Amino acid sequence: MAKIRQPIDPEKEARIIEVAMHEFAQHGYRDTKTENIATRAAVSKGLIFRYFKSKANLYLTTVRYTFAKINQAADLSVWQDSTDLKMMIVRGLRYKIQMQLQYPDEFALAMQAYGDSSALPEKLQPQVQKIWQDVVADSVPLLVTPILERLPMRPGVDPNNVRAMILALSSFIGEKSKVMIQANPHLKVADFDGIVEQAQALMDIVEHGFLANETKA
Amino acid sequence: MAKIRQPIDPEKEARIIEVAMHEFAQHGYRDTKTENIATRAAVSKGLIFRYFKSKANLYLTTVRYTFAKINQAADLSVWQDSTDLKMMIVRGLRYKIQMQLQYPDEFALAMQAYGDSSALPEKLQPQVQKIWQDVVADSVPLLVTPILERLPMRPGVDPNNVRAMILALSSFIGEKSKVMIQANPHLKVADFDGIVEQAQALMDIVEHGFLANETKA
Amino acid sequence: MAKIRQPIDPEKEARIIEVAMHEFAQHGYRDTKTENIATRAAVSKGLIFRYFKSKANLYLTTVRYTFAKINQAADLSVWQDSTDLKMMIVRGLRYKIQMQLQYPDEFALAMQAYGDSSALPEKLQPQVQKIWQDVVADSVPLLVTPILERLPMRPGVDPNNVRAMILALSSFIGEKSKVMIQANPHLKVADFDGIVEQAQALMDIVEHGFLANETKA
Amino acid sequence: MAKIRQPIDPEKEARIIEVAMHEFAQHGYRDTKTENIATRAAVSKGLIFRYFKSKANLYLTTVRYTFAKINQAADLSVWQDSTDLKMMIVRGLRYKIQMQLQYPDEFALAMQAYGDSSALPEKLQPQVQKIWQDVVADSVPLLVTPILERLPMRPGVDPNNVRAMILALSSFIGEKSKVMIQANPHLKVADFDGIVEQAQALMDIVEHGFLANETKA
DNA sequence: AATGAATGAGGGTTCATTCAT
DNA sequence: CATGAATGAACCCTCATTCAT
Repeated sequence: MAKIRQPIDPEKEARIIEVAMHEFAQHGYRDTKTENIATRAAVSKGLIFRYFKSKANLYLTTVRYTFAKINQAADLSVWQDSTDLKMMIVRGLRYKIQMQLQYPDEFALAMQAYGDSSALPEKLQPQVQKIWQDVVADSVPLLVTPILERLPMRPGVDPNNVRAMILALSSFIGEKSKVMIQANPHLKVADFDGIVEQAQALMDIVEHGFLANETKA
Repeated sequence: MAKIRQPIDPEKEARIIEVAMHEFAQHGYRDTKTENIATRAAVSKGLIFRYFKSKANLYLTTVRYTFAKINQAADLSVWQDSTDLKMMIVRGLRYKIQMQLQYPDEFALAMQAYGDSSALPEKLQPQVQKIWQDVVADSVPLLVTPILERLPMRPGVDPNNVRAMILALSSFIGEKSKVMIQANPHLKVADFDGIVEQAQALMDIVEHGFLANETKA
Repeated sequence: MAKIRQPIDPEKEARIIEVAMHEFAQHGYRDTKTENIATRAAVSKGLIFRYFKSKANLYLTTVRYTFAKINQAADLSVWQDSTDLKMMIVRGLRYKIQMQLQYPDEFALAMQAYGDSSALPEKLQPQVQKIWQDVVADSVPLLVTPILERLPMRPGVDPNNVRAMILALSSFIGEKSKVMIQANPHLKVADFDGIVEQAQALMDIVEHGFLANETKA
Repeated sequence: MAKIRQPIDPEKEARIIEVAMHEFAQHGYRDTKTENIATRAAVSKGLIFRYFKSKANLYLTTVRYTFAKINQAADLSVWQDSTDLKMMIVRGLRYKIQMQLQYPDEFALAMQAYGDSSALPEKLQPQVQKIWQDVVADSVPLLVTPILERLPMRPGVDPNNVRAMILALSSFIGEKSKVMIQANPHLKVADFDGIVEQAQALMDIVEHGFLANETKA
């Protein structure tokens, strides 16, 4: 009847990570104090170090958790079955914005970890980079490719470049909405309609170009 | 011809700022120690405070200086007189990459100050934002517009969206090269030829679209 | 019988305050180093700031504590039940001297806080003043009045002035003994007999005047 | 035709001391910055150290100078020729108050140097004490004695104690007026009439006692 | 296992004093 | 001789980490 070893209370661990995510996202690594995390997670400071060994390691764990959470929460089917690119972009964008609104801290932390983040102590940077590479990889291409394959491609156009173009456009729009959310966290999805429309217009350009008088061979 | 009173030694001031730029760019605000700056600038710690009043203020000054330096070093004529967009993009990009290689710290600090910078103490953030707004403004649009006006625009295309497209593409490429430089600071401009070519291909898409079978007009 | 939560260890707190009192009394505010207090109180520097937030606040707390300690230690009954003024003065004085010998640091700090104390940083002065007003108030008058009321007063003499006279005399003697104690901290009460006698003689003058040939109406 | 060595410019020296007196009086030793003294004395910081060797020494010199200035300014004849004690006290007090108003900094510094002055760095204290002893000595007794000798003394009264009594009274009143001046530096001599009157009443008590029913033999 | 009081290295800042010009 | 820029020791305070209970 040996008592099962339970070195870690999963609920407390979860609380700590959730709080850490929030704190790191709001204040950055250096200005987040373990004391605060402990208090808000209703846990002792000592426990954080027992569970996570160090602040740096807590950060790493939190970032990993955050990426996982975003990935898991993302319901790719929402836009995966779009019939054309514009529809997909619109759906995907709207969905992403919705998620940014729903998980502002998660997104903020993810972006912070991605950004060159001289915000982080020297030692953490390479490790954070690694997480990115492992997790983010190439999710966008995977989603876009099936649709792209159904579309007739103008001769001489490399599909990879189309994907790159869409990626560029996507992060451009993402940046725009992030700024809006930072300025006013209480916006609704509808408030981003203008941005979505712009994205649509940009996609139109990507599809048909902006030049007139084209004589396509 | 009385000697002008210099409340501070310009050479030392310059040295401090240069070193500060490097340190801030490499380690971020919090992990940069005034002591280090002083040592590397061959100056006493006290002098930094005499000149700049506080670390925060040194940072602000350094960021301002960095923006000014970049702006001043930038020779816009290099690409301003391009006859078509693709040429302009290629020239502009190549030039930008060249500058990133030549001024890696300057660019790194500029990006850091621009990025959401939870790296910075709460209080500094709004001030840094202000510098951005004052300085960066809208340099790209200004350069692109004259060329765009010479090009025939497909009906229904908003020129603003074309500019946005170019901007998105530009920052996408910029990000890519930044990552390369961080990975290996000793690259030459030629090493980025692949990137430039890609940019060219992307511009081609923006100009003519990627879809085949277009029946324009 | 749950153990009461002590946010701080009372023993350490007491040790810190005791040491602080000594150090502040000996060296003044500015020349007292938190490091020293910590060492002598067998406590870490950090703990002082955890308990008292800042050096200034430690000073304020220490001064308050010191006043409280003196007040509490003072056994007013010793002289309160004197039958005549001279006896009261003698007893009171002797008692005060005894206390000065017993609590030299306490008295030194109290006087220092009372004195114009340009010794203190600008900001502390009003706060220290406030402590004085709250605590010291008018203890002497309260004690003297009952006795004075039992004594026949020469016509034309304002009892307030008699009290003032006694106060003046009292601080005069107090000053004298303070100087003696500073010069030699190891004196005994008996060593102050001369002073007490003088006080008695002075009181005699206050009672009967020093002029001869009086023709009192 | 050797040029006379003039190691010290007396005007600058005087300016420094005057300013130092003001600054030390206002802010105390530790909170007075040599930089400020230099600026206000329109002199370079280096000069202060050339002339006075160190801040501590400047303080000492300033205190000495201040005592000398007060002594010199004091016109003792004003009250020396009084015919009775009360008149002398009134005149002397009024004169002292007048001087306090005229030389507030001088008096403030003198009191500060006299007060226990844990305000001063360890090393300075004995030296300041010495200055006091040398200078202040026993000015009051010297002035009072001639008058006292003309007055009939009640048998059993020690003239020294009368002098002590007057001294006590004098410093009591002095303290009172110092507080008033600190509270409002712009008072006129007339504003102290109440105090002077009280002093007179107190002297009356010292002369005739406050007890009624005296049967002086 | 959990707590949170205690630690102390480390960093920003001040300011008396020095010294090259 | 005079200047004031430069120095750097010293000090207050923070906070990640440890450890006795």
